[in-house]
Amino acid sequence: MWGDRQVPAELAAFPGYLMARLGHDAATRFREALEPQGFHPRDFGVMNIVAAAPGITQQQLHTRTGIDTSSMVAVIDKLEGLGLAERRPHPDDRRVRAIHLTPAGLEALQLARRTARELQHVVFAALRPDEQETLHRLLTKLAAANLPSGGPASDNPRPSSACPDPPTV
Amino acid sequence: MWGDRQVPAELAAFPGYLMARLGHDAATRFREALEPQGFHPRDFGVMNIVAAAPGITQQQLHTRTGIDTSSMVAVIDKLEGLGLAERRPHPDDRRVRAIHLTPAGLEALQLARRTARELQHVVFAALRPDEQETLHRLLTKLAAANLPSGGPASDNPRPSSACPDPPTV
DNA sequence: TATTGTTATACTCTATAACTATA
DNA sequence: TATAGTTATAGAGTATAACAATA
Repeated sequence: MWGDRQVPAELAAFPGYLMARLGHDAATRFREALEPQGFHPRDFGVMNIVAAAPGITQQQLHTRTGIDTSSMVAVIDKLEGLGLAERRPHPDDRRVRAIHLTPAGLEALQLARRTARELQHVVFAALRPDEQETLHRLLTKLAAANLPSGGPASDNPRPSSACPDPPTV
Repeated sequence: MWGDRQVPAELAAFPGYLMARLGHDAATRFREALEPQGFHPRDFGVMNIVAAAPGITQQQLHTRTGIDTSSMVAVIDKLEGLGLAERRPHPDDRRVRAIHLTPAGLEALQLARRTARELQHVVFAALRPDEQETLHRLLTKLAAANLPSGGPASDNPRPSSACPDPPTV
């Protein structure tokens, strides 16, 4: 929406505008940083969730991510085509595919997470460490109040712990 | 991109993700708040800039906003159709149209600004006043470092001051 | 020959609807 | 009859390319 255009001084006075601009900028840079690895941010989000809940179904992924079921097909197709994820038959319901990450998928996920951490290091470099902490705290507070914050388990297939590399930054 | 879905706990640890989500949320709510007045956020941005620089050309608006010239035609068409803006012949170059807000346009802009201020009151309500101030300061600092911050006059046709209602929040 | 504004077209992204196979 | 996954189609939004008038 905004290209890499100037911030009109008339609008910079609106913190909501600044947040939208900065958020869009962060998302764009993340998308570009992930591109060499062949990933879309959407793939990254899905892989994170699958890693935390192996065997999750596409329907549940749809619920968790908001990605349309028809689009989810394409995401899983892509990951499966790259050998990073696989559809396994569901033991109880032959309509359902249980999604799992392959070892290669976990490895790719860890690499992508490192990319994400490194990018954030750059994006927030202008702030001192204590300022970064403050910002994160305020954003978390805002998210808790404004966004439907779901823990990782609202309709979790199993309370797994197969996430070997929790994002720490 | 994100609908009004839950924030996956695995991603909430990334401040960049939080910022993108919150920014998108703020932009969506602003778009919805502006809808009853018949405006798109794009219209709001253009009107703000025109108010600050009456007589600006569509090319310059394109440079300032990043909105494609072909899309800009539609924006000005719409504002002109609503009687909020007008294309005036440029004194020096007959190819150029000088864009101005009509009195009705200024009035509509002030109403939209009030809507923006009221929305921000809601969006940031979870933060104490001092926290809001801190957040704005940090966002401003980030914007200065990460975004090509342009004052209102980079290729300004005239250093006007026809902005009767500077956004103070 | 280059530029402003305009129009028409193409492209990208996503949602909608329809289909199958199961339940 | 309802649901999981898939496929095909349509829609919104935006950029691209061609055009006319003017410089």
